[in-house]
Amino acid sequence: MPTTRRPTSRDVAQAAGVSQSTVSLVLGGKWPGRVSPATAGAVRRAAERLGYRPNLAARNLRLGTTRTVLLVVPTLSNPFFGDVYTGAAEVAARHGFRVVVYPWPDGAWPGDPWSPGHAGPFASPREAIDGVLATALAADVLEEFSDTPAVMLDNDPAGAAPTVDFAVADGMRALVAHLGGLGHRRFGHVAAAVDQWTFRERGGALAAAVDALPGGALVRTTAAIDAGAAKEAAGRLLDLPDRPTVLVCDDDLMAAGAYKAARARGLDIPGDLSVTGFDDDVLATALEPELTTVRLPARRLGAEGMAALLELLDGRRPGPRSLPGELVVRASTAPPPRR
Amino acid sequence: MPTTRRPTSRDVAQAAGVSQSTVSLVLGGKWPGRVSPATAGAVRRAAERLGYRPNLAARNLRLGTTRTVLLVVPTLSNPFFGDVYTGAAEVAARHGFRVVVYPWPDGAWPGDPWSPGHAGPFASPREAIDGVLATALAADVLEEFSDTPAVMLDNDPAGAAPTVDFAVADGMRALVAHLGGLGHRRFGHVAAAVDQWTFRERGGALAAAVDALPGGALVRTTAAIDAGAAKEAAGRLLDLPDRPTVLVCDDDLMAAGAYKAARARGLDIPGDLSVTGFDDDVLATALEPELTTVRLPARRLGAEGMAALLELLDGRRPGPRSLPGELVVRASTAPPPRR
DNA sequence: CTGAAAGCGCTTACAG
DNA sequence: CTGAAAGCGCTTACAG
Repeated sequence: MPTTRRPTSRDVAQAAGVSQSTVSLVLGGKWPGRVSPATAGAVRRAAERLGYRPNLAARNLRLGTTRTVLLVVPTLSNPFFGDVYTGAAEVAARHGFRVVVYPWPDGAWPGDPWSPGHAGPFASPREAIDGVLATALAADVLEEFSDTPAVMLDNDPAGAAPTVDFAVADGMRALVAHLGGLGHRRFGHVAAAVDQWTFRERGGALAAAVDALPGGALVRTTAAIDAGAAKEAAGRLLDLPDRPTVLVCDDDLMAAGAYKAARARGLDIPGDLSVTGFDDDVLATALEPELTTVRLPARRLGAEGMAALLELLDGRRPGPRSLPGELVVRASTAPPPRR
Repeated sequence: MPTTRRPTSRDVAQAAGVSQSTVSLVLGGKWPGRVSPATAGAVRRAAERLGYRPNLAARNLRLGTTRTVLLVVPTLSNPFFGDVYTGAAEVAARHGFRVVVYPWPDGAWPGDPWSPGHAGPFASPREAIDGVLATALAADVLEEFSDTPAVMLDNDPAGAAPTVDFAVADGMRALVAHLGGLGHRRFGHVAAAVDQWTFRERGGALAAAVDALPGGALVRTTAAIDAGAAKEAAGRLLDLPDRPTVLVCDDDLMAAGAYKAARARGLDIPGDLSVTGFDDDVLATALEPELTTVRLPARRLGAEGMAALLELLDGRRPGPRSLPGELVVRASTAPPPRR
């Protein structure tokens, strides 16, 4: 009477008075037409009674698949990537896959696992995996996984791997249209000092859209994705002789920094200065005034990315997908001050 | 010539001109004294050349362990739990374990995977696992995993399972000492409407510490862990005839709500009202003024929790551990206004 | 409709 | 020092 051992399909078979292969057929859902309903029922009851859970290692070994996908993110300290994970893991779970997170350090994000004060780097993922889902990476990183089917998230669609992207350029254009409509002409860009497609794309779209605005002018500064660094960078723009009437920030957290720079100079938001973010994370509604931003559906990015990867693993070739970002107008934008 | 197949230890053996068991010995690090250094070197070179990665499924099947641990969290949209994961996964990786996240919905956190608008719940973790690391749970949830070794994180140390906790009561006492030293006597508690040990503990410690303060008085209100709900709840306290001079909030995000309630009433922080949080997440320094709070080392919680679970799986019985929270004094607290 | 058997890729006694 | 062999728990032809 095995009390300590985890029950196997063999135990279930014995309890149900059938063969192990019958158990496998029934629990695998392949029994109709091959096993009598009565037997199937008995098997299921026995499995339930014993609290049987299939050993995935055995299943995967037999099937020759690991059913494991690696999700490469810069950090999980940012809720954006937590949401990406959640979306990916949901879709994966429905297909019997699991998602292992590999925090790839790129130094650009707060909470980076290789940052100082950190206990030590993750071990490199030396296990065999079926595929890779990689977010927001420098291009060279992908080489590390070059022998594996991969889908890039929020990365250059011109690359070799299939991509699922946000339409960040559209989002930026919608933002400029909103701001232009309010009367803004002098734009400041508080850009993320991160060499990634998504940020290059935002910068390019912003520049083009402001250019297309009659009388539009743009000044630009860069900072790490961090409130303190963004505050300092935004301050440089605000100290300009002909300072911008709106600060467009590459990230909600950077917008929080811009708020602080404005307050330090006695500028009211949005009366004296409009500020916008990007992402729409919890921060956006935690700030005062609430932040006008572009919502990037992070969870959907993870979900669609996993769906694309599953297609790829299935031998199909997923086309590039683009997820719309939604302009969310809140209280941090208003017409520029009269002068 | 297998080009598409993943190389196995058998392929490495063939390439190195040795047997498969020798490869296993060498790559498993058990060769010294059993395999000649020259052979070991040849094996390693062959493995490297072929890009060999061990099949974990086969290894785990053979070893009779899944080397998988389930981390149960309410959400990953909160960076706190992202950090817990990171800490747990680091320690796990060093011991050849992997961590599968199971977002257990309890409805108390923003971004809850079962909240409306969500695509659907995760599949129940039906796979066999070695152990469970469970954070911030209602006690009844643990039953779901009752047949599995488990460590509770930030949960009641009086329970049956080993625990790793924050010394939240100490943290709260340090906070009250700081505030009492500034001269505060009328305290408002913006409490999380969540029935969990950690919040009961905070509430109890706050009440006791204020009680011990000569002339100390405490009013209390509850809200969901959400800026909007906290704003409303804080507002109720601020509209009291004899309103508190400080709002002690159970979470940084709730403190952001308190900021908004104060601003809506024209109250300056910290001139007219002091506000404190709990956690010290990114939000704390993104707010203006920066938030006085109690830092809870989330990553360490995950790391120590995993270490305890590993001990448990090793047959030892880990004692309860408690991680100190650190009072971080920033700009949101000051002496109460003179009246 | 049901069962006996092979085999996925490892680790580890065991034999030489 | 090295190799042949057993067996972990599954899935799936294959035979009855």
